[in-house]
Amino acid sequence: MSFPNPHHDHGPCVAHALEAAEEECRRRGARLTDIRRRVLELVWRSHAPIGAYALLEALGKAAPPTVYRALDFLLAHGLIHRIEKLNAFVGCAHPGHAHPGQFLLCRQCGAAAELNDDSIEQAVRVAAEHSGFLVTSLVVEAEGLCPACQGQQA
Amino acid sequence: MSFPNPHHDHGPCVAHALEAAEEECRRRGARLTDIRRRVLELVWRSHAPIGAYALLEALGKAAPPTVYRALDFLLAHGLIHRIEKLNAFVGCAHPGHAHPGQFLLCRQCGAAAELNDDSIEQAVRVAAEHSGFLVTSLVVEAEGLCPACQGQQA
DNA sequence: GGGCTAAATGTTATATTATAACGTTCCGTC
DNA sequence: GACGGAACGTTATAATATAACATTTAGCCC
Ligand SMILES: [Zn+2]
Ligand SMILES: [Zn+2]
Ligand SMILES: [Zn+2]
Ligand SMILES: [Zn+2]
Repeated sequence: MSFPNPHHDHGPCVAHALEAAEEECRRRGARLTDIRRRVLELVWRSHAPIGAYALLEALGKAAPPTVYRALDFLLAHGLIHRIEKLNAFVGCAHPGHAHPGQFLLCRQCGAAAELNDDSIEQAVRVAAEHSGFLVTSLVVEAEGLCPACQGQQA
Repeated sequence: MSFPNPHHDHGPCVAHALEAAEEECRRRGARLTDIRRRVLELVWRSHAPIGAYALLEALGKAAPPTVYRALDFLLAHGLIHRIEKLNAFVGCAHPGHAHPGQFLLCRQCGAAAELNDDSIEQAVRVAAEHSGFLVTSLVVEAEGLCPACQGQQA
C-alpha cells in the first residue's frame, strides 16, 4: 500500500510472494510449474516493473513465447499485473482477491507501488454509469515522484 | 462526456476539432503543418482509437518517423491522447486546458469516450498523498461495454 | 505400470510498435 | 539572399509480441 523503501531487505518479500502464489495455485487447481515459478520470482526480485525481454535474458536459454506464456499464466491467475505505460510487469501485492491494478510509478527511480483504493474504482464506476457504460476492467497508472526521489529533486 | 452514437454525423465533429486545433496552435505559437493536420484529421475521422501504422497506411507514402513525429506534436500540445492499453491514439475532446486522460473503451465495438471527472483524479491524488507520492501524470482506462453493445450481448 | 489425453514447453519464423541517425527541405529573420 | 532552426525524408534497426507447429511432460484411467 505504501511506497517500498528501496533499501529494505527484499528477500522475505520475494519468499512470501512465492509462498502466497503456491497457495493460490493450489486453491485454484492451477500448476505453478518451474518456469512460471522462476518468472514470478524474477518479477518479484526486481524492485521496478520488468519487461518481458529482460525476464527472457534472466531466464537464460529461453525463447520469447516461453516467457510470454508464463506471464499470461501469472496474469490470468492474478499473481502479477501488467503496467501498460511501461510494457512491463510487477508482482501483485494482494493475490487471491480480484481487483483492478492501481499503480504509482516513480519516473525517477522506477519504483512502483500498488494501491488498493476502493474510492478510485468507485469514482470510475459512477462516472461510467452516467454514460451507461459497464466497466469490466480498469487500469489506473499514476506517474510522478516517490517520497525518496522528491527529496533528491532540485 | 457521454458515449457517442455510432451512427451520428461525424463530419461536423471532425471539422470542429480541426478548427479548435488551429485556434489552440495559434494561441501557443505552434505550427499545425499539413502533415500534422492530416494526422489529426485521420485520428478524428476514426471512431475508435487508431494505431500509428494504420495512420501511416492512410497517409499513403510516408515512413514511420513521419507519423510518430506528428503524433508527438499532437500529444505535446494536448490535441490527442494516447490509449496505453491499445497502443493507439484518439482526439482530445477538450483541448486547451490540461487534464489527465480518462477513457471508457468498449471491448466490443472499439468506441472510446473521454471522461472529464475531477473526482477520479481527486481520488488518485488523495491515495497518492497517503504514500507521500507526487502525481505528475495520470492514466485511467476502463474497459467494458458501451450502451449500444450491452443490448447486443446474449 | 502402459497407454491415453491434454497441458505445457520447445522452436522457428514473423508481426507489430517504436526509435536512432543523418541528410535535405522549408520558413521566418536579418 | 544568406543564415539558422524547425520540420520532414529516408534508411536502418530496436523493442515488444504472437502465429504455427513439433515435442515433451504430467495427470489419469485402466
Ligand atoms: Zn494486485
Ligand atoms: Zn523514486
Ligand atoms: Zn482530453
Ligand atoms: Zn460498443
